[in-house]
Amino acid sequence: MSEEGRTRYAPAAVEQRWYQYWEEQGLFTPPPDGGSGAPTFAIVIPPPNVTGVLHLGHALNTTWQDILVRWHRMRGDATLWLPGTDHAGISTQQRVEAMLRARGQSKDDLGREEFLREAWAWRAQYGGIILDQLRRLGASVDWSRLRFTLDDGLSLAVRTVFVRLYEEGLIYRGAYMINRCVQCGTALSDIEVEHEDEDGWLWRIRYPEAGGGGAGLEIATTRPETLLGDTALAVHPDDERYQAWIGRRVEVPLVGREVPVLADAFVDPAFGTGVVKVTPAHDPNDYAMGERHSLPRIQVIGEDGRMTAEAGAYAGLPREVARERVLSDLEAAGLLMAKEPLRHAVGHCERCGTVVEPLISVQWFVSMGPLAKPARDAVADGALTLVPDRFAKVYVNWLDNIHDWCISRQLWWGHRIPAYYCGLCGQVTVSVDAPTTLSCGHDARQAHQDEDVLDTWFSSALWPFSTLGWPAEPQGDFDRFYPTQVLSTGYDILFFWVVRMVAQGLHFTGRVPFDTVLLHGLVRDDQGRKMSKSADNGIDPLDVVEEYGADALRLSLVLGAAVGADMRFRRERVEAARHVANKLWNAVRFVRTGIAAAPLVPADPARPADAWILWELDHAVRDTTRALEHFEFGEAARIATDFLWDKLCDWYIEAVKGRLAAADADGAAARWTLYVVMEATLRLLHPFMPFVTEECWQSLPHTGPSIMVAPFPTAEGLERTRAVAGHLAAQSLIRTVRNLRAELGLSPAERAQAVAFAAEAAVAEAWEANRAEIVELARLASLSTTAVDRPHPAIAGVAEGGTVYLPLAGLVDLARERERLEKDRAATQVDLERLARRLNDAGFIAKAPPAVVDDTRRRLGAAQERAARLAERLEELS
RNA sequence: GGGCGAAUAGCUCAGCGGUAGAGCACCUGCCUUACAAGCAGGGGGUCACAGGUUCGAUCCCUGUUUCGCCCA
Repeated sequence: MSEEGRTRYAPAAVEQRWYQYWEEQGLFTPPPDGGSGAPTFAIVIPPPNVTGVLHLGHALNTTWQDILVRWHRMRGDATLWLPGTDHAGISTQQRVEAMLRARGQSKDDLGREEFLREAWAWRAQYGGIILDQLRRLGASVDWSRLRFTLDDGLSLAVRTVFVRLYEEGLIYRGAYMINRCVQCGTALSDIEVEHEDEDGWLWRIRYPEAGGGGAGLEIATTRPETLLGDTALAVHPDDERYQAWIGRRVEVPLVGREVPVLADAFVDPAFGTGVVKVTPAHDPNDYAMGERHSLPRIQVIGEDGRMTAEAGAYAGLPREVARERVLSDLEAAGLLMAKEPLRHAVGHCERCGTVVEPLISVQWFVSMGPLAKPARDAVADGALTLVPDRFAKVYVNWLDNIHDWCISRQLWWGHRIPAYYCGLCGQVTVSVDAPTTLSCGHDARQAHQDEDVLDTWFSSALWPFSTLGWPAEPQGDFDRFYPTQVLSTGYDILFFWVVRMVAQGLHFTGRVPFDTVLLHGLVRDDQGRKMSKSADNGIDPLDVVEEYGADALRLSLVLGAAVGADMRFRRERVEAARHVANKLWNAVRFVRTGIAAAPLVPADPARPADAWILWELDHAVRDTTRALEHFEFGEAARIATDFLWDKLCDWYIEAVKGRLAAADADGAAARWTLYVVMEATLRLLHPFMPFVTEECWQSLPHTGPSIMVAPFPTAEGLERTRAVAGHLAAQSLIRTVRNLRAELGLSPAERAQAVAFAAEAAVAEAWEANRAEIVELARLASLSTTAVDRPHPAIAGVAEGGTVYLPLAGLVDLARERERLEKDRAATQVDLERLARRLNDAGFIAKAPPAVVDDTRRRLGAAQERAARLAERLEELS
């Protein structure tokens, strides 16, 4: 079968072809700034990890952005959607290390320089996979502006920001409590630690009183191995049980060190025994307590997760083994008093899942307080809008409780920290480029650069302006497109990314980097579970694209996702969305042949049906646009696709069929109206379903290179004219007849002779004006609107504005009809009573808006009219 | 412990002051030549529970229950 004649839309055959065409035509690139005054619309893509592969979350987010971008482009805005990838420090480095391991090498064998060469080679080979996947979704990003966080320009931005923050005193280096992943071998920031409730144990351990007196104190802990580093015990100052102990000293078991018993309000008297051990070097809370009481810090666990020399006999043991050893030694010493199961939160490395080790380490930090304040206020003052707005509270609350940000990572892949240490005196010099002079005055050739790199999020935070040329080229894209309009991302990286972008954007450019942040939820599997490698329930979007087409995937995601809420992915939804593409394709197929019957020339609407479909289209355009303006993508898509299916296909195409071939003015009007509406519908749907709409649009008469740059339809605010109302009345009559036909079991071939009685002249006129459509769509042999006598025997139905009779001797089942009418009457009665009750309520008349009162009156009138005619017909039947 | 969200048809979900909706599933009849990935018709819901505000509540407020998420 030829492609033209196929009844099924085959996406695979068209998608890649059109994407290539769009790209070749340069349609993704905004026109050069010719001073046209066109507003700009810019979005920077949340850069996926170079190590990443596309998942459904990306697909959803990409679809949202593409809808916005295509919509704005069609509206004539100078539209830029800037793509790129993130170097993803830890995960890329691990990928490269794994590759080396497979070759029997390690990164230390290679050395830093050689390792980085390997990493760049890896990136060149695999780092573009996810970008190609974006193409498959139809993402209309400007590939000519593709960025990577390690590009020269972006790296310059990173160094510039680092140096300036350092000079402003907002970046500092020092030894503080940080989270260390012993598996990844690097420090992590607080938010890279995921706390999960786990089943563990609470051990009770006795600390003998120093000097051998009394029984000592019993403490409760979940981490017995850290007792080797204990430098105090603590109780709540008001805890009566332990008043006598405050200020006395106890002996740390196994190590024999004497430590004080402190009073500190942080201690929860209800937890365990009410006595806690204090290990300032290995617990954030204990660290804080140590600060308050000037306790020494003894590091017993090293950066590799093994016990240090300070751990004495346990030195060198992995921390897990040390725990077991400590417990058995305590047991042997008779100091392990009890153990009870306890569910408690344990911090894990977000990247690899290993239990993180809090320890004290010399790292670089960003002092967040001064940066956080403006970012917080931007949302509080409304300069930045979060959608949905409930996230504003989460955002503000997080910034109100901000902690300093540990930004150094013990990795090689990333932006190396632009800090240089003097080989002679150790003093640090921070500099954008390798320093020629050192702050200490020693010879610059003596300097060596800090070995660490920056947290990947440090560079991501600059993304909206570093990608646009800041700081080297302030006059180009940066000047034209910054600040951007929208940022769309998942709520799961609100803190990691969005907050930091706002803070850095405000600090370095003085403006919020985007006006609106759209936050989408997680795409879960069909049972509501998170998709993950371990559960093996991940769905590859590309598999879905292959099977159903990119448009179907996009539409299903858009229809299924409310802003900020998680959604479940279900294949049936994709299938339903594919049906929409197919419906569209077939409708266009029909239009194409229909308008080919005679020359296509502009013509005014001739029949009520023409006026009606133009009116419906106008509404659909208005409502779709309004929904898009409010970022209600699902609602927008629903309105547009419902128009296509329920109005254009189910009614208008059916109504217009008989007129298309005619050579007269009516035929011309039919062809023109059908074409105009179909073509506008394609443009209306294009942001949602770019491929099928392009394929269809190109097959119809059109001007311009692509639907991508054809104007988005605009609503004209058409009036509900008499012709429109008349066609709606005709539709009601058609539905009523169809009802009767279904009840009688008439086949489409069996045409009935209908006799309709209008309640008023206007309705009869409307029916007459729509006679041809009524006869065809209700499959009648004839229609009389002027009869005086009611036919008998006949079956009757009540439509809006009148009653219709089908005189079908032999088929009429009076009992059944009576039953139906009685049911209808009962329902109408309920309606009627409710409306009457409302109108009899003085409060309603006085307080409800007049339009609502009027509408209620109108509905009551209609219900009364209907009830009267039902009664009339029931009377006839009795 | 603090905060947030969800609860609507058999299933998955929209709607969110003024006539309860969709898709899928189900029932009936149709290959009516754009589309059977379709057409026409139909059944199915005390909108979690209890109060309150309002002329009017699925929608707003309060509380309860269940489920989920974030933070500590």
